[in-house]
Amino acid sequence: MDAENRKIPTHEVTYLRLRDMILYGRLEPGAPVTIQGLVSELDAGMTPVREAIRRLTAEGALRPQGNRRVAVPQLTGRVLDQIAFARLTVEPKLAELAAAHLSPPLIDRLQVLDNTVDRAIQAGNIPDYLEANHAFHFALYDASDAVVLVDIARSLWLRFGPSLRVVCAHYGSDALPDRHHEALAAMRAGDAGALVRAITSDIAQGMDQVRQAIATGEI
Amino acid sequence: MDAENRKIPTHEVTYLRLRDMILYGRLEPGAPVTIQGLVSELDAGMTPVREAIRRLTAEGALRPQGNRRVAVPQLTGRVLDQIAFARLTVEPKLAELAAAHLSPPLIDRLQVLDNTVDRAIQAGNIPDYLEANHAFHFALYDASDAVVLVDIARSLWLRFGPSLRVVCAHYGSDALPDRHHEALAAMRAGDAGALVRAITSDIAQGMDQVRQAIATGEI
DNA sequence: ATTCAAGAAATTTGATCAAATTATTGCCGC
DNA sequence: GCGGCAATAATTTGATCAAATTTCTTGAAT
Repeated sequence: MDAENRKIPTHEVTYLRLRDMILYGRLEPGAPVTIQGLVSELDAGMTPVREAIRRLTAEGALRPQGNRRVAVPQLTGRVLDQIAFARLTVEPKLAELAAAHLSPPLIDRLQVLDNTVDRAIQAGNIPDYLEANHAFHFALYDASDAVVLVDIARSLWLRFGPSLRVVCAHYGSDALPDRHHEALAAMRAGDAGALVRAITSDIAQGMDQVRQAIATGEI
Repeated sequence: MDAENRKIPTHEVTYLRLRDMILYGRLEPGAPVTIQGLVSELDAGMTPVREAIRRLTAEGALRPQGNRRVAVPQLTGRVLDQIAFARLTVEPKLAELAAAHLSPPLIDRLQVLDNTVDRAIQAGNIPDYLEANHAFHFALYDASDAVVLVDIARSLWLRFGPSLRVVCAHYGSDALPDRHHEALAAMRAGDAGALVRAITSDIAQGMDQVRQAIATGEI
């Protein structure tokens, strides 16, 4: 039964599952993450769960609480400013690098992903929106072939994932940032500068949304 | 015997030890890192070693090789460019943020660290240089109180640590970047702009050194 | 007879689990 | 409140299994 499962080790699968739980906000900020809890929830052994937790802690997705426990971090204004600063330098750069490698089939794939984003927004389906939005951005970034910067971007997304989910739940999915149409138009036109500007706006908008939620104490 | 050691869990100690081995170039680029090897070398159990490896892999300090093994990554020009780009945005920003929190005692401590750097350079002691240089930069960065950006900087340093060691071994310690005097003068003068420029030069110089070594095939 | 290659055995290394140990938390009686 | 006891959870070890690599063997072709 584990014919194909045997290719991917349990600790990797466990990591991916826990990572998605954080990334798509199925764990809210402040939620404690216990080893034993995950052992029974994901029914994996203790070692794979431990490794997944360590990896995500190293990526900033989880925070050690001093007393050997870890929890999903709560975003503060200070932390958000740092995330925004880093995103606004790294991700536009990734878009610029990706622009040099864009092919019609890739643009089509991005279009499909963005259609999913639109549908999720219209349906008010937040989990789907978060997943599709993430997929859109990283499909683009992966084309940059800049692994180091993509790693940094991934880590940053993990840091605001849980809070973004909360923000969406409060404000609904209407006011969500979506400069993807602009971005796609720029890609089709082969205009790297316009692509960079679209991505930059998208990020700035998203970060502002979270910033306001923090300022008004909603998170 | 482990009376005070018991406060810090083994997996944490193991992580720090392995991290320093990478950071200060005691493992050279391309070197394989085996679990069992570390179990006997660091004499820790298998689980702590596994966790240390996972954490460092997540930080980009180690690279999975497809076949369940990990190794110290070999720097390529492409990767170095990304590291340089990220360092040149993150670390000057950290210096700028730190400038607002600089106190005379901290500046004195930085001076002491830089003296150690100078002594190591004059003595041609590369391991000491690497350690003191790292300590100088991160004592400054830590003052920024910007944990997210410091995490990113740490990860970047881990990525070039092993190669920097090789470069130093080739070129000797004379041509090593050291704009620390400028930086310290700027701190004493309370000139944040000058501090940022000094740190920027220091980084640019260091990255260029490594870039040349890669270009001439020395790494 | 020598060389080379394919395949099998042995060795090394990684993955996973279960049990024993140790720390932390929270409750209960004082 | 305070101190200790029970419950919960994290840490660590060692054993066992699985995968990958290396070494050894064997047999066919030259």
